[in-house]
Formats: sequence, structure tokens, C-alpha cells
Amino acid sequence: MARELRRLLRPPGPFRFHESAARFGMAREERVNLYDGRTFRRAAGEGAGGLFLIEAEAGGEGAEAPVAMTLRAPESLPRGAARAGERALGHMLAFDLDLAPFCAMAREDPRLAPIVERFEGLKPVRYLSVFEALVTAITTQQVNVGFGAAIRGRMTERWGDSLRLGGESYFAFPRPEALARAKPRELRRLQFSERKAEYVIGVARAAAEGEIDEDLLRRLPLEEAVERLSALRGVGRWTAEQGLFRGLGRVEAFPGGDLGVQKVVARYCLGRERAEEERVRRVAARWAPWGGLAVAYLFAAWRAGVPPARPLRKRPSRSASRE
DNA sequence: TACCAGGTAAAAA
DNA sequence: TTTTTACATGGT
Repeated sequence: MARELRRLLRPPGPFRFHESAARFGMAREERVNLYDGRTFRRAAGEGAGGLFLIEAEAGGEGAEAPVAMTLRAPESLPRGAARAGERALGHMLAFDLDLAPFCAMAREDPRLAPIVERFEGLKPVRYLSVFEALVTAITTQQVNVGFGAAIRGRMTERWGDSLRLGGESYFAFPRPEALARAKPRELRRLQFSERKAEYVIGVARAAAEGEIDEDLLRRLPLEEAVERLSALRGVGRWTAEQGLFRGLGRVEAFPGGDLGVQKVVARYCLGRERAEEERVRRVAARWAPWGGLAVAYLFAAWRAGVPPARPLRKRPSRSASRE
């Protein structure tokens, strides 16, 4: 098979590539899901020899443009790469998610309406597995996202498979079997806390043992799925919701305990800087079953520097835009 | 210098 | 059962 393959993908319905992929470009230290403002890159495939690079770009302007996918490998693309690449990219960019019912609801909500109007076609991006989503969430527990991405990046360089292309190394997210064999001491050296090290190794062992059943987690009612994941040490409600939302695309998961969510809901829906979990959950109740999706749109507005409809009460301007 | 970062588990009350 | 506290470290 060739070293390179190009495909033009047409997601059903509107899709805004850059606004969606921007979520992957949040931290400069990110080593697995790379987005530079133009191209999304991600190593996928099995093992060192079967690895290939997925690249994706907008195939034009606007929400109706296709997505241009390119697959690359140093020697030759592994058998089945075309299908696997298309499948992986479609999952990560949530091609299967139908935004129409959410948008219909959002247009009736005076807080969401202007944001959805501007960003319609934004999809909440996903990781390649619940395992990846859980470990990614654990690394950012209680620390700023940059530091979380930094230690995750070191972890990835140590335990992830990699491929070399055009003088660059690209890393796949470490496989559970690899991380399951890591020693807490090794992770400590990469600036993981003792706890985080234990959590990550524990979740990796569970995944390696097949105890994270994605099909089941997809089918289960959200609360039951959260409960099941929360049985893993180091996985509280927030991490479980991240796992379901970012791993499986369960957009009804609303992470009300999330500091960022509290800020963004407070900002755009309550006209304040910060609100408590209970309060933001009450606000989000009217977005059910698309709470997580609403959050994705609020974050997009925040990242783009969209001002709230009403000026904030107390402590007026603190720069809120990112990037 | 404190205090906060897109939390969690375990101890203390 | 509910409420603190330790955890690690970088940025402001």
C-alpha cells in the first residue's frame, strides 16, 4: 500500500472544522491530538509497525465544506488504514452526531441562541477511547490544563508508540497494556503526584483487563454509566463524565463540578464570574439531554472572546479569552 | 507570598 | 453523614 492516501470526507449536516478542532489546540504541551490552527494531526493504528498519521484540514470555507483527510506512514500504510483512518477521524470529529435537535432547542433559549447562531456546526471532539479520555482527565485533575498536558506529554513520550515522518515524531496515546506495567516511581519522576500515578496505573490495568466495556457504557443510562466508571479509584463524578463525554460522545453528560463549566455558565447565563455546582446544574437542566453539547458551545464562545450579553456583576473585566 | 488551576480520596468532625 | 485536608506544581 502507498505511503500516503487522501480522501475528502463529507460529514452529514453542518460541520465547522476549526471551531471544533480548536478544543484539541488548547494546550501547547499537548503531544497526542495536535492542532495548530489549520491542521489536526493524530497518530492512530496498532503497535509500532501498524501506526500511521491522520491529518485533517478544512476542505473549504463554511459549515458545508468537506474535511480533507490525509493518511501517512513512513514506509507503507498498514492494510485497512483507509477504513480505520476514516472511522477514527469520524469518531474524533463526531461526524455521527446530529446537531439539529439541539440547535432547535438552543434557538429557543435566549442565552444560547446567539452563540449557536454563530457556531452552528461545531461538534464536541472526542478521544479515541474511554481509557484515553479518563487518563487525560486524571492528568488535569486540580491542576491547570497546561501542566496537565505537560505531564501527560511526558507520559506519552515514555509509553506511547511513535512514528517518524518528515523529521517529526508523532505519538499515539499509550496503550493500556503499556501503562499498566508502569511503576508509580517512574510517573513520579515525570512530576505526577503519587496519587495521580496510582490512579493512571489502576485505570490502565482495568482497561487492559477489559473492565472498561465501551459498548455497555454507551448503552447504560448516564447515571449508571457514571456510577460504573466511578468505581475506579481516582475516577470521581467529573472524571467519569469526561470519560463518557470525550470518549464516547455522550453529550447529555453535563460536568457541573467542572470549574471551567461553572465559569462559562456563570458568564453567559447568569451574568457573573462564578457560580456553584448546584446552580449551574439547575441552569443546565433546561438543556437536557444536551447539557454537554451546550457546554461545548459556551466554551467555543469563550475561546473566541465573545462577550456575555450583559456585563458581568462584580470584578468586571478579567481577560477571559484563550489562545 | 499567597492563592488558584476544567478534582479525588481519605481523615476528621 | 457531612466537612475538611493533603496531594504536587506552575503561573500570577
